Amino acid sequence: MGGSILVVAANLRQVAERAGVSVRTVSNVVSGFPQVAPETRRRVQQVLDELGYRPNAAARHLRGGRSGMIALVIPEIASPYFGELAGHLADEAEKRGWTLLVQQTGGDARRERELLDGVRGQAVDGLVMSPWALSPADLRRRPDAAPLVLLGEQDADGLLDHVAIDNVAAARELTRHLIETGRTRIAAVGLQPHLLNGTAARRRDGYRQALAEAGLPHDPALEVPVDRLHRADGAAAMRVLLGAGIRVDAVFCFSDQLALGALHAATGHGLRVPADLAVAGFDDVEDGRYANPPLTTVAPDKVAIARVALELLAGRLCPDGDPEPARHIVAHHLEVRASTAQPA
Amino acid sequence: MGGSILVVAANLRQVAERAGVSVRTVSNVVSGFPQVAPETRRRVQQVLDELGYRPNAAARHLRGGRSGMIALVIPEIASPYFGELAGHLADEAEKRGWTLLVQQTGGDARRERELLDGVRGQAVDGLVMSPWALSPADLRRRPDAAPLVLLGEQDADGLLDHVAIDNVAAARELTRHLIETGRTRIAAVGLQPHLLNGTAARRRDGYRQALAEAGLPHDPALEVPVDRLHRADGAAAMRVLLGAGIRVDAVFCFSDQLALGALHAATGHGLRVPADLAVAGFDDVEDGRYANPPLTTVAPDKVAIARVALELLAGRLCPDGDPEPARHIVAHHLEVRASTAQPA
DNA sequence: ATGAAAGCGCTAACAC
DNA sequence: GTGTTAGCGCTTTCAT
Repeated sequence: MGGSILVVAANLRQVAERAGVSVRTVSNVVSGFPQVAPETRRRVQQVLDELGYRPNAAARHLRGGRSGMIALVIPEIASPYFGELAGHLADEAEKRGWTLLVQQTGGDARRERELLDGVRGQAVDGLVMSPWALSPADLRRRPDAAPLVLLGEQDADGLLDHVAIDNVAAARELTRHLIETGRTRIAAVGLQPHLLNGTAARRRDGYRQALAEAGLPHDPALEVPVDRLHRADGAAAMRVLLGAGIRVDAVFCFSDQLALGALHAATGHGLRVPADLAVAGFDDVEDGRYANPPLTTVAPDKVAIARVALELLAGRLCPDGDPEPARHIVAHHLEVRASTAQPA
Repeated sequence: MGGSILVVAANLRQVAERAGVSVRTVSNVVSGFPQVAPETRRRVQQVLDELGYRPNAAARHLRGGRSGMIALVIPEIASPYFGELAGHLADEAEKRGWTLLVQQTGGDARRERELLDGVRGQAVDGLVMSPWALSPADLRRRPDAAPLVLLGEQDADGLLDHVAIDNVAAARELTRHLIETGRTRIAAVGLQPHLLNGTAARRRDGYRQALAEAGLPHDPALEVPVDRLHRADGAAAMRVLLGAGIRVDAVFCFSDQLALGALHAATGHGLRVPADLAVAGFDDVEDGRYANPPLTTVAPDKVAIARVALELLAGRLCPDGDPEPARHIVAHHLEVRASTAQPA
């Protein structure tokens, strides 16, 4: 025998034997059931402590049908936006006694489908998902019974629970802000034509609306698609604009990551931000606040997104909840920083 | 009745009845057990598909003692370093058919203890943890049997599995690099005297060694403690240095987050980086690569950290594994970028 | 207030 | 190659 002692977790039966009561009574004590004689409770509790009893999660889950776990299904956890959101969701989950499980899809349709259809064999009580590759119609095709809450506006109007900010309005406000600082050649970076989730399209719509309202022409060459939403993609898009010799005095990126990449590329190209070029993002991740110059952005209320998402899930998990799918719009605000300051 | 159809997950018994075989045979087919007649297998598989059978995770867990889940216990998922690491760990976990569960401690001792003692009632097969507030001695006091792998060097030499880079060597290399660019007044930002995990102390040791090797004096005023590791703390530390009128020509921060904050504060104070001040970090997170100027840093091999951590865990989960705790040191390298370029 | 026992869905030991 | 069944640890109904 080595020096290690295998500590086997005690179960209800062992505690019951040692305390001279039945499993039923021990279970009552563990669950805080009130109908237990004080003296019995005391004795049982002592044995519970002695043996370091822990309820077995698997047995509870099998018996009760609840695992106490919810899954967060997102493209990538390493992205600052999803990282911050995951943090808030983990906090909210903890408040409710739930545990958060993280599944990455990489924005891949097959994997999104797979996770949607049944995360680890019904091991989770509910899902919070940010779909990229699946269409609203895809999302509705779901035999699995685990409640689902979507992050981001979805076209499946009213058919699925989701929580989002008003992307059209937010993009319009940001674009209007750029126009108010005197910019007229405003590029929009971040369309993802190969994705079906609709968020980028909504931001584009808000952008176009603001241009139209200001009587500015809409130049398709100023709408630059990207492959992914990393900084590298933002930098690449910026280089495309600069390389093509298109005149630009502002760049509205559909995520802070893209904006930070664009900022990097623009600076590397000798442009001064905001004097020569205004750069704005979306998401208000911490990076943007400390960028050089600090990044103007749309700040969604991430804490509210997390809270509302779990409220919706909780509603679905409680049998007498409202059966109507809920579409929740949470607040956002424009965070104006130096990257879009008015040129002298 | 509303429009929703409650689809109840089929179980082995139901599949067996419908296929006219026993549960045993269905189980064999599901588990890919070879000893099944081809014709039987075909028929069973068809029913399996028809009913959309999914093995019940809770039952498997209860029966087999394995949940297929591992927990990642970290201070905060929103931190870029832990976010990137979590991404790699999730990828590695998926390769092994495991699912990753994320638990945040906020660096709080009570919560670290709580999670260490039993994450969700033995619901996980193993833990990967980055302790902040608990001492090596605390970490050893653990009745729970779930295998534990620590991230970061721990003082508990040889008593616990852990995977880390050589922090002393890395900090020494980085400091030496700063000295080679002609800096002589090098501040070290990131000591956390209230934490017990030892990583910061190791980086300080490497820093001091490099100074000593170069014959530079060690000035305690240049070692600035921080409360947490956020950008705001780096900025605050920078302001302390600048406000105190201490002469400084380089700042070595113990994380990229701190460095980005310091960079921000220095720039805001009118200093040019790297001309007036060199700034370097640690971790090589994506933010640093796109900072303005790009940040010199120590790049740990994060993919290797994730891979090795799960290899260690896998070894513990397989009964005939090596009983000796393993201390794994993974590679790192110095990533020199513009933030520490030699002044003209 | 407490005991006895069924049963959640699965795996595997034991039949044949 | 396949059927039967015990039992993982828990909650809860039924009985006392």
